Amino acid sequence: MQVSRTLDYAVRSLTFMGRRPVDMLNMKEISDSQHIPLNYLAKIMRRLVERGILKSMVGPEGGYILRRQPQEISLKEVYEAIEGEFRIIDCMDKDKICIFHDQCPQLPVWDKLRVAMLHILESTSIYDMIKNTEYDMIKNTEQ
Amino acid sequence: MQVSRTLDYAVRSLTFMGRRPVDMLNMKEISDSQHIPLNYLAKIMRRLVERGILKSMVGPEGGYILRRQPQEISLKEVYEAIEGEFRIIDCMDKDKICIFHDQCPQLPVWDKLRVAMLHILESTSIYDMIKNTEYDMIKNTEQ
DNA sequence: ATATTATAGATACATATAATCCATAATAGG
DNA sequence: CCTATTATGGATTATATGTATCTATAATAT
Repeated sequence: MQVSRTLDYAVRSLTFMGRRPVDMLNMKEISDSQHIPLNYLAKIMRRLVERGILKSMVGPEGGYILRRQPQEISLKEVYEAIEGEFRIIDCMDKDKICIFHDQCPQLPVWDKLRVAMLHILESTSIYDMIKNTEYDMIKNTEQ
Repeated sequence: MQVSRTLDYAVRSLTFMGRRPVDMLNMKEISDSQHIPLNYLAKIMRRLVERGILKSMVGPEGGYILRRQPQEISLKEVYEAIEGEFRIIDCMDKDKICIFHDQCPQLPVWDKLRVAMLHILESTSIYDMIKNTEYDMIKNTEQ
């Protein structure tokens, strides 16, 4: 029931990029400023590109840029790009026939929780995360 | 962001017990009927006893019984008995000083999510899970 | 006294997550 | 056309976490 480090990396990268929405930023810049292992970031970026959240350019002067405005990128999309479909429980007996059949006492509760969470993820954008926090560019790119 | 199998086991056990709130049930019965490995269940039960959710009796005719009515046991308590304090994100740089200081763009969002989830977990009881589902005792104990 | 039950902690195993590494493809600039 | 730079793709390794098992001990009803 925890946000994975990978998702945190993805969100870090996107909020960073969302503050400079017109610049093409390369992996090294993102990796250094956001403290994300370069090679690992590479895998994360690929998924964000595949999902249409980022556009990439190969070669010198290449890098990544947001495909859409920060307001138009929801946290749900980012979650799904990284983790796949948003679920909070897999039926434990998925291979066999579940002992609870269609009378599982838990599922309605977990589903209610899932829907509430989904609602928040859908209604939160990258912009919502950056609008209230400043960012000292120097501090995070120097070292 | 998933419900663990261990939490599922705990909830299974408690809903099972909540349907027979006056009977002392031993681990074997719970393990068999709910399809939970016996030795693993033992560890789960201990945590529920420590947290005051269950009462235990050692010896022949011993077993476990709910300490409180199913209405009085919230899902939040069960969660915390199994997983510890309810959090959805640990600051990734917990040992070092986080690069985001007190200007983390993510935390307010994750906290909003946490609070919404907590509200549901607190307001859902074991009784809420059993009240709408029947249970065919035969089907689940014969196997 | 004995059989039955929970308790306790150690250990092992499995799976998922995170990180690394290397080879390849694309492209801007000289 | 050549070279340096950048992303892509996949394989591999490492680490952490979650799940399960095992063995010994303590309590207690009969």
